[in-house]
Amino acid sequence: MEEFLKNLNPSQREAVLYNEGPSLVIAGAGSGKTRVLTYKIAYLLQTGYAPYNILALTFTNKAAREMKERISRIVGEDTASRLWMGTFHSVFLRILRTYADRIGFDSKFTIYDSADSKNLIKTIIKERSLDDKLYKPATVQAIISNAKNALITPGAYAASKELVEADERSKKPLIKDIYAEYWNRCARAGAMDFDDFLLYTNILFRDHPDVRDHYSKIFRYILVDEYQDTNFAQHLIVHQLAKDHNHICVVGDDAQSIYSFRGANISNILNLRTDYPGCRIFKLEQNYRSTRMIVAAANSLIEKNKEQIPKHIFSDNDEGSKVAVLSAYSDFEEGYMIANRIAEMRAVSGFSYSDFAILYRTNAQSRIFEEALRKKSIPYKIYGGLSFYQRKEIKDIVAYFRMTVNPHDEEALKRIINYPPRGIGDTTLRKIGECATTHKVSLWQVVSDPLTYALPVNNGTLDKLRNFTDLIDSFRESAEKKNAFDLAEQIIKQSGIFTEVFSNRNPEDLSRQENLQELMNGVQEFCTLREEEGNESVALIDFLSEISLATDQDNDKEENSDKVTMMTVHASKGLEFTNVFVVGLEEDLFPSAMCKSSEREIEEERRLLYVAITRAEKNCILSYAGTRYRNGQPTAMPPSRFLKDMDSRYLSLPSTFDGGERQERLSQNRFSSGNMLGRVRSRQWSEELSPVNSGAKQSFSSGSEHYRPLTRIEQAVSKESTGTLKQFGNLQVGSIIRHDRFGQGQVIELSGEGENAKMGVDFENVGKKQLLLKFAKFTVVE
DNA sequence: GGCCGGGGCATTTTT
DNA sequence: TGCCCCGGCC
Repeated sequence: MEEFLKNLNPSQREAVLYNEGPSLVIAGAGSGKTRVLTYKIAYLLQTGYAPYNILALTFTNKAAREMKERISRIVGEDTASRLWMGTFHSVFLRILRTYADRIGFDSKFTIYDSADSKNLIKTIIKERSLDDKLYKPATVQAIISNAKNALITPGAYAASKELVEADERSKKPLIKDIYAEYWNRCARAGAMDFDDFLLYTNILFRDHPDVRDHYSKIFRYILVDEYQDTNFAQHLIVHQLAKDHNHICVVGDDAQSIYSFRGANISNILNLRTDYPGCRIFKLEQNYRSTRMIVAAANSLIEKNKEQIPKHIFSDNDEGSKVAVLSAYSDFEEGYMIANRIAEMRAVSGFSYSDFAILYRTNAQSRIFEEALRKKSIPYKIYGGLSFYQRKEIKDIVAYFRMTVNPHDEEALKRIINYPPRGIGDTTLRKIGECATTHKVSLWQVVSDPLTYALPVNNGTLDKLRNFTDLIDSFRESAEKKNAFDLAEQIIKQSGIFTEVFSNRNPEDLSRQENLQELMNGVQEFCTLREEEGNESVALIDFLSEISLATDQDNDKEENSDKVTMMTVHASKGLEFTNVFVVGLEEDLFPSAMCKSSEREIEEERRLLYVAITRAEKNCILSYAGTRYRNGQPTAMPPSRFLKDMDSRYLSLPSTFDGGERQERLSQNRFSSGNMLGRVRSRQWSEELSPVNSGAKQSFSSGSEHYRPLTRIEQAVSKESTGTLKQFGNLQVGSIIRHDRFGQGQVIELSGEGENAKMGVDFENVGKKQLLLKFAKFTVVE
């Protein structure tokens, strides 16, 4: 252990060694936070704590897994596996299953993922014939989720004047009823959503002090990672468990709090001393990850936030180069610019593709980079998007699994009662739903006993329902005797899914077959692994629990090959890359248009950019585009205010950057057949082209974003042109033009007449393109 | 019940 | 622009 402590700097060591009372470790970006946590756990084990007396909570499976691995290396796998280490959700799911009966649930309750819960909310809204333009399922879902994270039950919600009035003001007075109905329906279905894990844990501890005492005694030392991201429900659970002994250490960085829209409350960390009097604070301020320039640039940005714990993040690494800011004319050009830059940096400096990450604010931005990288044959991987278990065919099969474990599961039943088709259509399903609501029972109760609940259907339908319930019952019987894999196999064969999926040979079915196979492999692997570990629970429910909590980030086992990483800034938290591109630094995108109403939200956006910049080890490059396709419309995008927040001493700004006037200047002297952005007078290209001011050229061709010399005119003419040198207005071969989408380029060919007049242009970043003059939106620069 | 086309709509999202 | 949802049609 002594040796390990040598690997720590003084403040890290202090934080590891202090365990007499509550402590807060403020860990700046790249300051060795995980190292402190792992060493601290190792140290606690050495000082006499048994592994099962230590609870270590993280937010992601990935973080939990990484920490477990690192601890294993110090204290051995055997000891490490006995620690209570996992995500909030996985640890408390385990506890909830154990004590489910205390809160009125069966221990085999279903887990509703967010799609399930959204569906149920949608159903409820429809059943009540409410306007789903006003009661948008996603919005209602968010409101309910926030309520749960603040520990507000439907009863408390309806009783809260504040909440009810807020809903009335937004013309949605019935939210409290939807919430109550949603709550009851989940209960009847024996289902919990993710927020329920935390809410019901709180209810369990509140109503059953013996359970709370039990765990409070088991967890003699509690560690929590990323504390700035905890919401009230999580904060309270931790406090309930820790308040008797106060052996708690929380780690976090208020500057990296970026999940407030999920209920994370930064004051949990800012006011920690209120809940834990005498709490000692340790600050880890040395950044080991990034160059000094990157740290300085990031600091100069985050300084602009008012609400934060004072700290001075510094780096002893190389100075490094300034944070480059690239200006692209359009989103399209931004893509090519960055693809070019990656190719160039790789060629010149010998980086591999995996040394690069492109971080963006919204997933929608990824498409354009995908295209650009693909055209340049640069391999990439995208994080985010649909996970394996969210695919339709997988969800269908999993729904059978869920029904087998818990037949009351409403969302699962709705999915499979007519899949594969067995003649139970929407009408019947609607009747079942109404009947269940009237009698306050689950759909399954109605389906399996239609006579008792007087379900108004004919005898044919009754037979069909009987066949369905018999099928499910047979699975449930097998569930008692079979392990997960054998059971899954039976379900797939007997449900008709196998025949359904494997009867066709078109490409779409082929991919469904592969996915089905993949799922079965997953079950198989799960069983083998568990059995090897000597774990007896290889029941289907354990597999279901595991996959409900799994996310896409977890399955990056596949090909760790050399690829550029693309993800949202949110998803990049906790990761690091040699070279980072943060793209789309424009007003209304980053900061997002939805987050501009209050200074608080702007501060969160600023923290988000801080997180993005501090992912970079060697080079950080920021970019913005002047116009961007948004909702199908080309839209003018002024550069982000955050670029001006940063100290320009640490930036290398494009010469065009002056943060405001730029847009104005560009819009002069351009020719456009369409109504671009409403700021340009519409003109036909065939109108006489007016002289172009030369000022614009200077501002475009200089600056650091210039990598590829323009093709020489002579060369272009001899190789590319058809021979006849044409001229349209002042547009001729050799002219430099600026295109709305493709950026700047040189005309290498002109052909056709009138309507069909075309030009070939070699664009700096985008390469060669043929454009119809009739449609092309461009300006002549020279 | 499945397929097509028009209209409405576009954040971030560890579990 | 592209996705999703709904209604109309076969």
